[in-house]
Amino acid sequence: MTRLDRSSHSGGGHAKGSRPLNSLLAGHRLAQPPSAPGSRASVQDIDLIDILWRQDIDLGAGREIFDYSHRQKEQDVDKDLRDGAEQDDTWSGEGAEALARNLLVDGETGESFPAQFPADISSITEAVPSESEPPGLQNHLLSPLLTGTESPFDLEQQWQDLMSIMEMQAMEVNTSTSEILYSAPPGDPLSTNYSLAPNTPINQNVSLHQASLGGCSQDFSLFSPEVESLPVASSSTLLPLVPSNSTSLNSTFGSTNLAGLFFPPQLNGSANDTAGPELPDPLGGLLDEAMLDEISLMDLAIEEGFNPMQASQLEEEFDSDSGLSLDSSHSPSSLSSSEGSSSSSSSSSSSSSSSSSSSASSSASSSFSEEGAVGYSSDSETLDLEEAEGAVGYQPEYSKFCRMSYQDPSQLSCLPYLEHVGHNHTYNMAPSALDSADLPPPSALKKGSKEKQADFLDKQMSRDEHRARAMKIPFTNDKIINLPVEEFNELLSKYQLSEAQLSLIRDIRRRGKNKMAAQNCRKRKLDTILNLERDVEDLQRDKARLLREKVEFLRSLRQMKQKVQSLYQEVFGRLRDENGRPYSPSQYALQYAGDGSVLLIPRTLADQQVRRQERKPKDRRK
DNA sequence: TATTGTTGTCATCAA
DNA sequence: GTTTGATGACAACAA
Repeated sequence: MTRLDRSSHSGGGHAKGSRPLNSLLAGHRLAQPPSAPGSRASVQDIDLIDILWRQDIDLGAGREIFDYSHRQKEQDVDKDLRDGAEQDDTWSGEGAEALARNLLVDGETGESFPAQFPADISSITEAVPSESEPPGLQNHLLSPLLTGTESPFDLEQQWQDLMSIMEMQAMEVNTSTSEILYSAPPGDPLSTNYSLAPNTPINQNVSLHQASLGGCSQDFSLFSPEVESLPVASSSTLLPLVPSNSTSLNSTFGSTNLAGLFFPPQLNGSANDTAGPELPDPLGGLLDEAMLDEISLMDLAIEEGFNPMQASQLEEEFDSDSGLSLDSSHSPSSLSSSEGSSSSSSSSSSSSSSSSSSSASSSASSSFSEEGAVGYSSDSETLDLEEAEGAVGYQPEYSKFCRMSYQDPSQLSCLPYLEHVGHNHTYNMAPSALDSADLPPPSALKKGSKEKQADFLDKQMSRDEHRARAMKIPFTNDKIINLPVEEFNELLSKYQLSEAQLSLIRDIRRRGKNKMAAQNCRKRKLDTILNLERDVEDLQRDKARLLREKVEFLRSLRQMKQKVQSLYQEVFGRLRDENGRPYSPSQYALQYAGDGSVLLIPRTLADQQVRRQERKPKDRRK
């Protein structure tokens, strides 16, 4: 008995209406543009969407409707509908903006690896030409070695990046110790990738004196100014890979001059000139670790739900998924925007309502209160008309008239309390619910039975309406609830009301306001949830983008390492000892010095250094 | 019939 | 002290 009006009013109508609302919002299907009001016979999604649109749109007019001083300024329903269309445009604009933002992200990942490293390719290129060579000639070294596979720009870029990496490593070695070289945080993609350097022997204190370059290689100054300051291990047999004073890189690496580039090494080890054609690959470890990194990345991606094989498609997936995500992401924004617009628009005109309600509440709450005020329109079907008719008893015909005409602006204009009803600012009443609830079935209309209408409207009344009717409250619940305090008290003073009536009126007012507050609270909570969902989607999108960038980084690094390997083999294969014989890959290895130079050192020494470098990260890990 | 979503209501707190 | 808004909790109802 506690819920007399459940089935007729709140339970039926609202429940039907609110379900689509939540399902639409939660299901991210709010992309439907507003359309004409749907059929009242069945609850179609399109109709619900339409009404939902209108509900959000209509937030612009709300509580101020109850302000008598501002009623003349009220906009008609058509204006609201136009605003609705504008709201739709706003929504679309936001969606387009989000799309553009996503697309921009896509564009960013096209070439994302750090291409702006200092374009210093002094490591090897300085080792080959004389220091007087103009920098532009450095490219000549690359061109014969790295042709065909990629565009010159990419190759040069990768070379620059690679050399920058090496130089960074060398700088770290020079400045502190080699331990610092691997001290980068593991999370850093660059440092993670570049920390593969342990396999790259960096020999800053090993001189190269067992190999020589023809003509000019004795002079370290030709190699690099820093080389002169390098501490030279007296016992080591090192051969500086000093560039000749040739005037071009092509001549430096040319087949004719290459034999004369190096002095014959005074190798104390047993050179195995009969070594296989395959050159030692000090960079093989780099490649392997790059592969491992990529594999680990893939593992990570798989663990985290991102398929690295599809990493490049993640953004597109997100964008394509934006069909849903955009909806969802825009739902809150649209709500917010509508609220913001409504609050802003109402804040200027809603002073009527009451100083307490309009001034004390924040913009958000004011918007909600407006909506809530309208949302309470379920109780507002009985209006001043009723009071004009004597107001003691409910007049079903008038109520019916009000219900039927709530969307007719012309009729609303003469019914101040109907205006907001006509605006249909209901928070949770679906169109079909409104239609079916507020409009008697056609059959009932045809029958024209006042009893049936009375029964129908009686079912539509809320519990408090029934109570008020039973207690013969001389004014509408809508007034009781929505009048400002002063006007409310003034209204009470006009009538001789019993204590029970006054108590009921206060309860009706309290419950009505609380009902609106609850609706606003729930809507706000829903908005908050949707905003959080949008934030999560944004973060997931960023994560996918970063993952894709990481994959791109690794791919570029792998390519660069492959280039370096080929270049290494190319350079090493062209080295000749004093007798014009090639160096044995099993006995010698090229090593990048800290200053960017390249040294030819015995492989045993190189292996020792490699092992030493490998031990240090492990020790650090311990 | 159980579950889930919606709505109204109450109690409470804060401004 | 009163009014009002916000919110958690609960119950009723509908799908």
